[in-house]
Amino acid sequence: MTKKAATREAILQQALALASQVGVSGLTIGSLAAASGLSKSGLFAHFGSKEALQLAVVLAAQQQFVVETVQPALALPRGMARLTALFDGWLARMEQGRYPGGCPLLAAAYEFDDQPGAVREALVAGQRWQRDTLQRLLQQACDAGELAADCDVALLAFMLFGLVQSAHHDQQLLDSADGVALARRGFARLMAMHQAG
Amino acid sequence: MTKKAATREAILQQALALASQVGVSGLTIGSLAAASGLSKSGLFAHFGSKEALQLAVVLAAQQQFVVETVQPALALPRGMARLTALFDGWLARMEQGRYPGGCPLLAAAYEFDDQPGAVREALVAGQRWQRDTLQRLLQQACDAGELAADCDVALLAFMLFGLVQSAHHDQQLLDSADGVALARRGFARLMAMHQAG
DNA sequence: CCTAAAATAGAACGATCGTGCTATTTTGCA
DNA sequence: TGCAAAATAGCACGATCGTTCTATTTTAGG
Repeated sequence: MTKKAATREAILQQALALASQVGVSGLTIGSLAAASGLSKSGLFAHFGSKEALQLAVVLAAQQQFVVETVQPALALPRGMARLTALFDGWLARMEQGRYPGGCPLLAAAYEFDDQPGAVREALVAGQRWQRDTLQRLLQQACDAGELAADCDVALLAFMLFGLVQSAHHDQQLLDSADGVALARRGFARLMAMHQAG
Repeated sequence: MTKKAATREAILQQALALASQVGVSGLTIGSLAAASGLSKSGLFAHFGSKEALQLAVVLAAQQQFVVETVQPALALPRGMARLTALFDGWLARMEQGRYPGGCPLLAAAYEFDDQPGAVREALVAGQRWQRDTLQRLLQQACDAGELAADCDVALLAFMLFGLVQSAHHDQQLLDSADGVALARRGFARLMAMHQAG
């Protein structure tokens, strides 16, 4: 009973590494089986269909992001401390190459934006939650008096997400480590621009 | 002699529409042949290999972007007029759904960032050129006295590209037309923030 | 330790992939 | 208008895709 869950977990870790390089839709039962040391059918039995595997991979990536980046930030007090921790953690995760081929979720957003189904729905739900979280943390910083009370938290969340995407793009495609540094400067500038008082 | 070029062009148009939905690496000789009304081998003969086809698709997308968006902006005088035209045209192109499934080049950047080869190199070159162009237009606005002389044009170009990516993400994955509007507000705010004087 | 059940392997399926090869059609020029 | 040349179709190939089936191994509980 516990064996199945352990194997499944090991498969998903391999799948995340693989998907970060070839994409979630580029995942193949055969290649994933080889990477996991299982037979095709042995691996397949764990998921039942390719779509179920893709969904499991997406959910695993989302959970990892929440556990490794969001939850540590939530441990800090509300306001700029928490917001900064989330944004810095996000960039740090990218900077240290958490996945060999870039964020599987950002890539999957491009792969599945035109493919209706459970995978797309999971990505949409995850993105909405992520954006809402970002916006909520910004609002808390406003409420704490650390950001201007009238600042546009929806726009700021939108722009911060843009900084992350731009950093990811620079790092993965242009092989430029400057992307993360630019994102940090952008964050600092946006925050300074909306400082309270 | 002219037939070959015409057919090739028609194929590439079909390929761009298809690639915007399934990605450049999701393109298939068979499906593209069916969409173009050609046989597999008939289509194949135009390119010689799948990689050559992918490369041709990327180059065609880049050329379209330059012709349809960059060149019209370059027709305007240097400074904010030209910069605004470029950014607005970029967003307008996205808003009106220039490609049915989103920008093939943004998607391709995620697909090929870990796949060495000619396609990736073309994408890198195109992105560098695009970023340099954006930065040059920003610098011209500074030189014209319309933006602060000391403003960080590299950071601004980085952030503007982030706005575009965020808008694309919101529109394609979240089906939210607000993304483009947010990007416009972000642009206005960034420009106001760096106004000269 | 033995055994029922769970987990995995092996083989095979139809389909589709990219890519050659050879025919057949279509084109543009004498 | 006829003919070489160009463009396209048809077919076949090995490989790999997702998936199903049955056999074999491994596990956990009595």
